[in-house]
Amino acid sequence: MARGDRRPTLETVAARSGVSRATVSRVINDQPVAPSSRRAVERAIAEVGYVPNQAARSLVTHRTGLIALVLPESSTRVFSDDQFFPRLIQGVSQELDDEDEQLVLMLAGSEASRDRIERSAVAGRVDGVMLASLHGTDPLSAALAKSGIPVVSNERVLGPVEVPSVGVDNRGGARTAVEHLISSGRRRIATITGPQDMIAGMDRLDGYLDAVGGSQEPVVAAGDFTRVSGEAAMKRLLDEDPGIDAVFAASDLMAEGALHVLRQNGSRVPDDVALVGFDDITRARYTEPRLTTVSQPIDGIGRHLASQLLRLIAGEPVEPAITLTTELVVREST
Amino acid sequence: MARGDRRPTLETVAARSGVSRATVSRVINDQPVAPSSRRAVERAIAEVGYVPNQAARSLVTHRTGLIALVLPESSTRVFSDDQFFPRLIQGVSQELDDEDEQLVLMLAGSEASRDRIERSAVAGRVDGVMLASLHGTDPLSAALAKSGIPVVSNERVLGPVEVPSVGVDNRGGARTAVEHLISSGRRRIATITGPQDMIAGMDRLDGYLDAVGGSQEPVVAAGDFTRVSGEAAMKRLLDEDPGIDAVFAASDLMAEGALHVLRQNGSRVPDDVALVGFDDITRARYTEPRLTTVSQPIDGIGRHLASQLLRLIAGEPVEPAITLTTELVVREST
DNA sequence: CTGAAAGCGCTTACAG
DNA sequence: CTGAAAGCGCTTACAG
Repeated sequence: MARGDRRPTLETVAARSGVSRATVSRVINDQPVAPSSRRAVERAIAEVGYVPNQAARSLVTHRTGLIALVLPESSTRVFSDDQFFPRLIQGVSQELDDEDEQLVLMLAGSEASRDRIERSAVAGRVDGVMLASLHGTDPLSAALAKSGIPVVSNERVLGPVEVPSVGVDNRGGARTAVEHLISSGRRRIATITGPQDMIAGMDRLDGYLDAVGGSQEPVVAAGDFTRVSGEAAMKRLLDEDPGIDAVFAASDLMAEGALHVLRQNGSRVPDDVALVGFDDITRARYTEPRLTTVSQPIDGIGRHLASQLLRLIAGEPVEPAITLTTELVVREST
Repeated sequence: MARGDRRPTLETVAARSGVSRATVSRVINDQPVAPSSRRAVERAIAEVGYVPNQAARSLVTHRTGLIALVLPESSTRVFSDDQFFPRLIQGVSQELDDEDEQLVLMLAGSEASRDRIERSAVAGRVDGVMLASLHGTDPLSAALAKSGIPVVSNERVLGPVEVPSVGVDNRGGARTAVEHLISSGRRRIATITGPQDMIAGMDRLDGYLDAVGGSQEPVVAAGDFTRVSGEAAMKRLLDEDPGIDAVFAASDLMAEGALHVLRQNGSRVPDDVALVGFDDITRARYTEPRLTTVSQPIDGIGRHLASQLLRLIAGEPVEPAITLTTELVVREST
């Protein structure tokens, strides 16, 4: 940077290269400019180390170059060793990498931070918002949608507002998993559910119910996707119904918790009890025995979320809902 | 929002409440205003749903209310199931929660994204930057420091620039871990190292070397903190030196990988080989056997990083380096 | 292709 | 306590 305290501005560059500020601006924004002017401006920019002031730019363009991924979760789950969020972010990043948009992650655990984020978005601090892992009829989606800022969500949004969404076939995946248990001869299949205020939790339970259908009474224990909830649920199942010969857990983490309890209980997996998870986190290949699970393309969700949002920001039409497919990965636990 | 397409501005509120824009501004910024004016303004704000335009604000205040946490990592590690980053973020969030600053996470995996982030920061898009998990003499720290934007880093920064840092006593923690192995009778102790271009990797190796000292020849296998590198390193150790009776892995993930290989090899832990990790990730309590490890206060690092940066932004003096202590947690693997 | 000028929506001395 | 006015640093019609 040249001497002096102040950062150089358009004015600095214009003076130094002998053109008007408008011409400098055109060079920066890749608009038609005479080659000689362009060269002079580019040299001046390099010499003084000019970087455009983003606030000034945003003020007139109404664009910030920032896209927010908002996770309305208490830190408990975002920061559990669930791999959902990291993989989602990875997918989003891939899609954004070629764009001129910078991904910005915002955590909305507390009420205060939710307010702050809502105001941030409405204040035009970001060009658009991706919502992930909504619970129930989260007011955030409605508030943002109403404000007119582009919003997309993973999983369909409960409530009155229309927000374009990207999800996976939770119900079909769960059904396939349980059908696999049935077809391998299991007759007393329990499920450990995810939270029933989330689409993923609700749909995976529905898939289980679809599959067991008339063949047996449903055996259901509630969980919340975390490992500890899986442990607690498995203990309850063992107490209440020792005849269980298979468990479908709605997340791999819960399956891992269940596995832990089964081992302590002296039950062999899969000999005594078969076990299927959902997610296919990395660690599913490292449990003993390795976990059969329903693989979902989390990075694909991220990519689609980002591309849908970019379209929305560009004013292009988007599909109201995209559903990606899941795949049963059979390993050793069934 | 009132009818019309445009979002309301200060002007809108001023007109509606019968005061000047300056007075509205003062109300918004909690400056002295006559109670009656304040009431009128607040009512008008509520009625029209006014939210200040952040870009306009930043342009004059030179503050954005955004603080960046920059992770100069390929997604490989940030998104491994290492728990370092999530816990760091958690700590940072705690500290920032009461401030009027919004945390924004930026991933600098690719060269392109590093450039974008550097320009973002310099363009004044954020008030300050926290750097985490630097490798080698990362040019990003120098570039940011030179630009004059407030920067802090976790672990001390290699290279010519002075960046205030917050780290843990990696060396002391590693030394304690290995001394624990020695004092429990182990005589042939190997280490699986972290990357040697990172402070944490280098210092933990030094701690190991401190402890084994003259009592035995060092037995060193290189890793990079990931589980797969731990597996590979353990295989090499087993091949080259079957007499090993203990391993200090510089991360829990590598310890987990090592454990996997030891089990496949038929080695009992801790009977045949004792194993210590570093980090104390949640999962260290779920391995079979549960893992003895060096616990480090990752959320504490996050909190201190944030508070140091806030001081820097406020123009207050900060300590050049803060070092937090670690603690050996003895479980079943030793 | 280029420049002068207006304007984006705020904050902040400066007077009063 | 309050208002008129300048200014933050850009972009963008509008003329030429």
